[in-house]
Amino acid sequence: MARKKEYLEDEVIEKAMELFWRNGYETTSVRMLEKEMGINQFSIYASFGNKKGVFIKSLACYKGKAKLELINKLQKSTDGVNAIKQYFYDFIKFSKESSINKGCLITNTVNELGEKADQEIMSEIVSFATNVKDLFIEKLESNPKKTTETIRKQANYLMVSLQGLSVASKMFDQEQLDDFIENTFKNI
Amino acid sequence: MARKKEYLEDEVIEKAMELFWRNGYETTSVRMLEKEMGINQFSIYASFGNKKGVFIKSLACYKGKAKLELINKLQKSTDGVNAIKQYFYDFIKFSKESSINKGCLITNTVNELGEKADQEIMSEIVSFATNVKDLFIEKLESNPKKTTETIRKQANYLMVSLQGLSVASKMFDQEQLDDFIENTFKNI
DNA sequence: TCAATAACTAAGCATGTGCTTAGTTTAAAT
DNA sequence: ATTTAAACTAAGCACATGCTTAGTTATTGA
Repeated sequence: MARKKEYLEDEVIEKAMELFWRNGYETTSVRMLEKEMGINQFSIYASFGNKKGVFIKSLACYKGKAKLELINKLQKSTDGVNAIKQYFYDFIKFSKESSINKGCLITNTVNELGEKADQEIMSEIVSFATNVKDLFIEKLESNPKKTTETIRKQANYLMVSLQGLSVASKMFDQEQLDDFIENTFKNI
Repeated sequence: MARKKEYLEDEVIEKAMELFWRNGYETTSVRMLEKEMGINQFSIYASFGNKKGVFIKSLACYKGKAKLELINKLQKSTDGVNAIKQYFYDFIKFSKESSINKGCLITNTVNELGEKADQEIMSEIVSFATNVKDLFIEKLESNPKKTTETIRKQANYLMVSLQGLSVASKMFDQEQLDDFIENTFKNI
């Protein structure tokens, strides 16, 4: 016995996510969200509670998009370590939007909020990072010669490398990024 | 025939720099700068023009501090590639402030402002990065077996790795960072 | 001694921030 | 057709933002 929403929450959150991805959390204002999402502030607060609520949903949306366009491919691959290397190259394409590189939303968020990030945001971040790392471990395990200890260390190494790629992609050119990726996988 | 300033610009800029380092550019307000620098807004604007002016001077101050506490040691060292590895470890200590890791101010800035960073800020950043990279090249050249091409690629690799370390130090523990550094220098 | 000049204080400006609320419109249940 | 409840509009709240300015204080050369 009531009116219907004139928007789909999933659709407007995707637009919010793109905005946060381009601008970061603090620099994205609710007025900007209003315009980008195409709905009034009232509707934003009715659907998502507050700005942080929009951001949390945006992180979930990012995870979904990354899974679809990036992570599923890694998961399916049977190419061992080469699959991870391909993931690095795919990530650069994934984070690029018409010549400008937005980096990884998760990495951007850690870098921006650091210790100040609240619990909800932090747990979204940690769960995402854990998923990726577990996949890296799975692919590394395809080489039976590697010990568990070696795999653990190499997975840590690759996770930090991936963060480096995210930041570096914002300021370095493709050649430098290629040099990085190639060298990264030289002794893995 | 006029009054003297009651503060030294270099001293108050160091405090501003610490604040920007901890909080980032956008999140640091002029009111916060006022308190931290211990001078009135009028004095801030009289000495540095605007908020961006304070930030530019802060970047220069950061470069000075990094040179003194970090880069000079690398420059002096005759230990070849090991000197660079030591630099990585030294950087973590340098960027740590009582258990929280602030990362590298330069990297933080690139990550926060990205393409939006204006010309003055960007040129400070590029000049800093170029200095460090040139030093890496110099140390890599101490091994006469390496070709110019190899050195170029390895320098690119190390620069991106260093950025990764900066971001990763904010969320990963010391063990993961150690794994990263050790693996990074395994194939150099 | 005193006029000149720069450094200070603190109040204030316009605009932006996250969020709320009074009032209206819409659609379904009766 | 009428009631009811949710979704909408748009105005507005209190406070934060970067920056300015009117008015005061201190230091200096004449």
